[in-house]
Amino acid sequence: MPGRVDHLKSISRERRVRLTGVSRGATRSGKEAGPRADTRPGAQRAGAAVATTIHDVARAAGVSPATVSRVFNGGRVTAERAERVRTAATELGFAPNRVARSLRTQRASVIGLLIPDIENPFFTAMARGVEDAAQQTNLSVVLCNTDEDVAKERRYLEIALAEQMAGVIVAAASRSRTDLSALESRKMPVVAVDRRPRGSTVDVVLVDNAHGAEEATWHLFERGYRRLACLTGPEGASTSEERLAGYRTAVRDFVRENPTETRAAEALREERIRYADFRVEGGHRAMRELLALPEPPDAVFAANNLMAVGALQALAEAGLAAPGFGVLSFGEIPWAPLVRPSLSTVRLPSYDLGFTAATLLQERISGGERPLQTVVLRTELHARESTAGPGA
Amino acid sequence: MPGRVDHLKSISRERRVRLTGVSRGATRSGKEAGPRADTRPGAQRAGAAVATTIHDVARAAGVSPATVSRVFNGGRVTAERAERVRTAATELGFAPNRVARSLRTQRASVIGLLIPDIENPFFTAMARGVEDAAQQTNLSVVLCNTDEDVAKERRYLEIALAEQMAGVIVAAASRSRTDLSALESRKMPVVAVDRRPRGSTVDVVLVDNAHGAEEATWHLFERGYRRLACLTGPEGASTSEERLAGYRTAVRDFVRENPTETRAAEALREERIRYADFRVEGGHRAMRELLALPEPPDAVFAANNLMAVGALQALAEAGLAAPGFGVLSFGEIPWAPLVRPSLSTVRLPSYDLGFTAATLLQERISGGERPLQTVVLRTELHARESTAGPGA
DNA sequence: ATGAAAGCGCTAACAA
DNA sequence: TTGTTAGCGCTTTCAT
Repeated sequence: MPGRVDHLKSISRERRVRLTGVSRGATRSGKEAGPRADTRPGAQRAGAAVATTIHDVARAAGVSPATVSRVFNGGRVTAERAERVRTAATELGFAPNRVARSLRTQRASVIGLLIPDIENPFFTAMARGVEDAAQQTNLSVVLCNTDEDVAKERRYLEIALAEQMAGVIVAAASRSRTDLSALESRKMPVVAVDRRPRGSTVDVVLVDNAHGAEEATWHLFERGYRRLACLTGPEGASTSEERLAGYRTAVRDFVRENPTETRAAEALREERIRYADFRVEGGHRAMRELLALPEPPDAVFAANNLMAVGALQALAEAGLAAPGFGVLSFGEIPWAPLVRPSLSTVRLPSYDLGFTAATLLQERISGGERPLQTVVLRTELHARESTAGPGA
Repeated sequence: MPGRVDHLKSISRERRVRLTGVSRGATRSGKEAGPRADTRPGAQRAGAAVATTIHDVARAAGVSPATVSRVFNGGRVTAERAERVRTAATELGFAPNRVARSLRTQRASVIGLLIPDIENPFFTAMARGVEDAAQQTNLSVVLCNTDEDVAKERRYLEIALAEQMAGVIVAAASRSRTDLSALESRKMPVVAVDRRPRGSTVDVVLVDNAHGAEEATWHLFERGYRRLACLTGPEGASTSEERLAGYRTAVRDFVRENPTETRAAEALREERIRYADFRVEGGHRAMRELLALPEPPDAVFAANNLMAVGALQALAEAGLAAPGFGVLSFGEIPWAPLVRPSLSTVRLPSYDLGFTAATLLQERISGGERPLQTVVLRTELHARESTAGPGA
């Protein structure tokens, strides 16, 4: 039976495919009659991967496919056979096909992480947190960059669903237009992070933006600045609004507690509050507008790191510099200590945001039926030179 | 037959599963005898996704599953039926199960991108390039952060293989220890980027490190610095070695062309060349050592951006500043213009690296049988204030 | 143009 | 403990 011997040794798909009709027919009892139609997938495409299957290993080790499966999944197999299977597997370079496994078990060991801007250090730090947490349960993380684009985000959400991922962590591209309903109706575990998508019932992990902004603004007053301005993000973005709210709260509190500081309240005026786009260029433009006011401010609270960078540029161009002009950034910048003068910042718990989100997600994946949760993490004020005070 | 009517309307897996034995038995001819063993996957796990299948849609639209498949894959179907299928699909919220499709067709529409450090702007820019190129062929990109860790990298490579991804782009965690042979033997399309893994036969896209470093070093001489030092990466890393080689070439050339500059050759001395780890902290330490030399240098060529940042810190601590002390960074820093004095850099073609790699990969995936290719992309010198010259 | 049926590689229920 | 078998959801051939 030379054909059969040849087949026993075959590893590559090319050869197996040609022989399948024979081998399967010979192996499976009760199906001697050839198949009515040949429905095998087409011939091996160029550039496609070729894999050894559980059947190849079984044959090589002289056991059944089920036994091979058990060896790889912690089933009960005698040591001797298990060993034989493992050797055969190594020899043939076998790795279980996760696609088949997922299809069969209806679950995957991959979670998706959707972030709006892969070049923003805030999100990359978050990604590390997610990864570290996921590692503990042997889940792998795949990162998808949605680029603040709701359409791109939708595509990735569809992929997550279609790929049957174990769950998804999403930093929404838009609070109102990000739509998680498809995932929810399919009962895919989801955790929203940094931004709470409107109208969705998922666990959420947030930054305490309002409190952080309040603390930051208060710090500017304490250091002696009196004519504050605020550079916030796009109107409608929750982070923008919350940070602005914190700014306002601090101003109001300061005015109430210091009735003699009559001009402090001007920080609430419309012209002192600029909505920009969370990007360097936007911060730059908005800062220029602030400086062009008849009564320009003496300090600025920038609601994110990139806009703070833009603001610094505008200041430098205008011949102004911190700390004479106070600058405080909401969100760390990696080389903050290098910028001269060094930049005071509100440090966001980006890593912990990711870590917490992944932990929640894993609870959901493993079937925790607890009620929906919202976790809010605190920020940390790092006062550096740029807010040393107008006289410093 | 009320049970059957009920079943026709059923959408959710929970209900279908319970009825499967009946429905399948009734639907499939010649299998009236009940199955010998019930081997259906276990009941719906908590926290797992629930999906509508092609069968649900088929039933709802009154067609066969094959027709539904054809509607979603551009097969020939009459307009009227196609329309019916599409409505039913939308109504049921159907999305094709990619896992099943992959299993059947033996190919996926996802490519993996493995990068060693997601927090390094160089790699994130590269990722964008990959994404933009992939978009053109409707491939999705999933990012895996290997964290410069060969073990982690191996895990992700196994996943790529096991998940039957269409291909992989890998910026190797180690030149010598990264092992692509498993992918190669399975004929999975692979493109290496930024670093050429030893002993693997794959397409490679590289930066012209030697040339860029040579140009940068030459620039330092031209600006009047004479006592150069080099801060390079880990020994054995190809990028480190190539950049160092470029540095050496430039020094030798300069010495040859300027025989009177007797001290320039000292730039080749062992104590002027420091191997660090491509990280901020390593650059910082190495720079301190350089400054502690009996005859310290007057300019430094840092072989990557993070080490340049560390070097700047060390300089500041020592009361030194550019351009009196020349600093040139191989690799852009996002806020380079903000750092005072602004930092001269060699801009790496990171985006194009990714774009090119993805383009090559797609050719391989679609079956291009062309010979192996190595593409080398050029750098660009951006002279700014930090290399204005020792007297500037 | 349409449907029936087989099978991608795996896991799990059951029988032995 | 081991093997047999069905089937996860899809695509694709063949027959109609």
